[in-house]
Amino acid sequence: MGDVARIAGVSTSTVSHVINGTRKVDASTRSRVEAAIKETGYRRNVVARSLAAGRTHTVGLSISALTNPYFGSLVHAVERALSDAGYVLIVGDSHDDVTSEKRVTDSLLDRKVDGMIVAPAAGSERATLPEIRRTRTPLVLIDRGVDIGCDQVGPENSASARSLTEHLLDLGHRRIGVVRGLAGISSTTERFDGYVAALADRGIAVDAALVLDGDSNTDVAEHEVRALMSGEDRPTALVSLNNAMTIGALKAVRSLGLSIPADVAFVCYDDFEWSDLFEPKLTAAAQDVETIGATAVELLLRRIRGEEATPQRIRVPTTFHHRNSCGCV
Amino acid sequence: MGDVARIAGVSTSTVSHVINGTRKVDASTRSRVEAAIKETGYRRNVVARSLAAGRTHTVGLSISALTNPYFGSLVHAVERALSDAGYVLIVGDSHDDVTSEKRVTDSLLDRKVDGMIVAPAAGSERATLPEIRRTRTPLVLIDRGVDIGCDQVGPENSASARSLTEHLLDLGHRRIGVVRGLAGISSTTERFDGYVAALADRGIAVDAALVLDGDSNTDVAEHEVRALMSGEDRPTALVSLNNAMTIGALKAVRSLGLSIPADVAFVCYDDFEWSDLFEPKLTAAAQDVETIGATAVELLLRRIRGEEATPQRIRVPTTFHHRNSCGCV
DNA sequence: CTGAAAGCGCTAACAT
DNA sequence: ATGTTAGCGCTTTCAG
Repeated sequence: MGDVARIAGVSTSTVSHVINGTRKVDASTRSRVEAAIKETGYRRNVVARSLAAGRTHTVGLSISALTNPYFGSLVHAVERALSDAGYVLIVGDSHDDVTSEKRVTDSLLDRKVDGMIVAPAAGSERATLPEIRRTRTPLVLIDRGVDIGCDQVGPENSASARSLTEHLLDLGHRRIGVVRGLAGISSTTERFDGYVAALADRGIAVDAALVLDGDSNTDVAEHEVRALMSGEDRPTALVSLNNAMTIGALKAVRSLGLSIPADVAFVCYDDFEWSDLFEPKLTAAAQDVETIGATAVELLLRRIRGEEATPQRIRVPTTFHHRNSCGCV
Repeated sequence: MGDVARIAGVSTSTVSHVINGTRKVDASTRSRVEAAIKETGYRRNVVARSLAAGRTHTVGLSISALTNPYFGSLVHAVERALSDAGYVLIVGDSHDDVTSEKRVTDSLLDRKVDGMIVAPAAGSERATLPEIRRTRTPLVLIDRGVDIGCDQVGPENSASARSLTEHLLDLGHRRIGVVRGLAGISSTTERFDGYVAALADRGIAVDAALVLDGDSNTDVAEHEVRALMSGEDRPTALVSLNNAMTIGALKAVRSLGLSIPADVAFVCYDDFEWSDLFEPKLTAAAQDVETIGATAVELLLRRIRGEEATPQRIRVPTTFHHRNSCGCV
């Protein structure tokens, strides 16, 4: 920067101002500076800039499982929105485990990100979120909710799971199995509540034998569903509460030689990108990942700008995709 | 840091050294410093550290389409390898367009990343790569190759496409259509070369009417394939050269009421994560994305450490998944 | 084994 | 309209 200033015959201050457009500079001065920049091949140093200015124009994202295509789209949506606003994205994968999550968020904090978006792992409300709050770094939670006073955005859960279940009920099913995701996180609880509410509405008691815990792990789900579906008194329909559970359930059903929807009707929360090519085509409640990501960024930028407001929790509606695994028609 | 030093009764220099373990510190001094850190809730400032030390421990990744699940896995693999080595990942999406790519890589350069991994968009060898080289920032190209002297890693293309085609040839097919991806990038060219070589090997001339350009765009591929397959003299088999092409081709075939493999045999380059649930199950050449990502990071870290070596181009083998869309059995 | 101090490259008052 | 200069928070010789 000193070189540029010297060549252009101005001070570094002026160079800084033409680069950032932070104050009026005479057209001729500006062009001399620009010429000098071109001549020297100068590149500004954002690290130094961040240190001097106290802002990094950087946002951190802690995601629980980058492998999951669902989160892949989320990263994409977030990156896009941030980049439009002149921010860059630093990503870290927490592997859905508090220890890794702590490592990721600490690193983000050390790097003085201007804000943070986190898809909390189970238990992070004690291990990692408090420290983030302490540093007063703007924070928005995504995907799963946690009881801590900050902005959150996630998919609508209970009503969606409820309509999925009701659809089965409307078709006459009375013994409906359910495969839950990871215990202890809000999305699992809320979706299950939706299932329970739908049954309650028709005066049907929840049969514990039909409630499976898939732990958000495909293999576990497959195993559980196989056990349930190979029993004598198997349900006539199944509702799966997230995409990993769906994969497991589908594998189990297929391995038992049962057919969907003939032998068992099936509906699920979460859609698949190429579900057109699946067999059977799944009737599902699809999350609007784009909107979730964009909304999270919007809320975050608002906080970064210093806007005060009481924390809000936004639930983005899902879309019901009626296809043929439910056995209608 | 000054506070910590004061409380511990040492200099900031010593604080720095206990934090980084950069020199021997007396046990008692160290514990006093550690206590002071705990007491003040001090967090180091990596921005200042980067400025002073001249290294950011940051690596940039410019990816062409974060939405593509294939790239999602790549990001995951890269993040994992980097994080294991103590680096953080900054991602930018180039949307497969040089202008965006330039924006992304410039921003990465300004942030003084210690190294960069880029999945080049078509045309980046002129627009963006030279500038990266100029700054002498360690660089490794991923996915697609470009003729510039730097490390590169991507999937094996031609032999894989060749065996896919040969498989069809072995089954007796003689009129084999091919759907190519984006023109002008090495993967497209190489895969097509594999197709041509397989035919040439059996003395079959390439029939231009059977060569489709899908532009790496699902809709284009669908349209092209529909046109080809609704003609009188349609091919008896199809080879699709990347996953976007496959989706399009499959939709086209399905919409024409043709069945795979009865009416047309089908093989493709690129696998799908849940292909188990597809119908028909696709015979495909699967990329080893994990290895590609990990290898790229390994090469990059080597350069960052300053190891000299002539640039190498690594091609990670694909895996042939023999399923039923090819019509064997 | 520890401290002093000179930067790292830039921003933003404060001057002029 | 432009220049001067005091930091931003840390690392790292160089001394002791």
